[in-house]
Amino acid sequence: MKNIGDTLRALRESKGLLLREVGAELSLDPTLLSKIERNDRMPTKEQVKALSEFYEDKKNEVVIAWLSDKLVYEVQDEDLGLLAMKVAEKKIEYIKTQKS
Amino acid sequence: MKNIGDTLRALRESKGLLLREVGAELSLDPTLLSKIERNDRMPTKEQVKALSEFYEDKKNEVVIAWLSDKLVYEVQDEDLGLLAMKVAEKKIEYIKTQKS
DNA sequence: TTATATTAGCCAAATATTGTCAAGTCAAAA
DNA sequence: TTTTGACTTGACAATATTTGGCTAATATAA
Repeated sequence: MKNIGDTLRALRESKGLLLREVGAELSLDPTLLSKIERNDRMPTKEQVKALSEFYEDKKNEVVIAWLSDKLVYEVQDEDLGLLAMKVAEKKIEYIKTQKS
Repeated sequence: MKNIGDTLRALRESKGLLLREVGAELSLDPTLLSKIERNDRMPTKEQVKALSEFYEDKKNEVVIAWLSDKLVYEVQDEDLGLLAMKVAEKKIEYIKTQKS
């Protein structure tokens, strides 16, 4: 249940790779990747896609860390945040039944 | 469990008010309010604040409809959306324990 | 010191979101 | 059928937010 930055940093370090190495692989400026790993910048959807594929064995972990971070960010410092999130879950579940 | 637009429209109509009347009260362009009530535009935080106070007896309902809509929007068309939302909930709960 | 890795600050560029206006639809009243 | 009033729509201008990447700063080790 880590945030996206810590998740990415742990993955990179577990492979003993440098920012510039991963950056070169994904055509991502190393200083930008640094910011992402320190939760200073939220990666774009495309960047998450590239990163999750790069760390393929942890694909879902990366995506979920990113999505959940964005959700938390959305309701941070809102008193009703948690309640709204439970409502949002129901809405999504409802939408899913509609689709099938 | 309605979306923000339907919620606002139902509230306005229950009071028999016109778009321009509510608009004038909140210094909100009626055509913009129209878009908001049809879920064509997401209201800003400030607009939600004003609207929720205007419909004071349903304050929380308005805020929750808005927040949950934003959350749903954030993960719509993401396979892992629902899962990520459950993770986000845990993160928020965790953050709350930190604060107290 | 020198070299390498990472972080920080800055700001222009790119994107996304909002606000407004003029024109349009529609239904009911005149 | 013309007019009126409420609302909607589309286009575009105005704003706001986010992003990318450069340069400089910092840190750490050889």
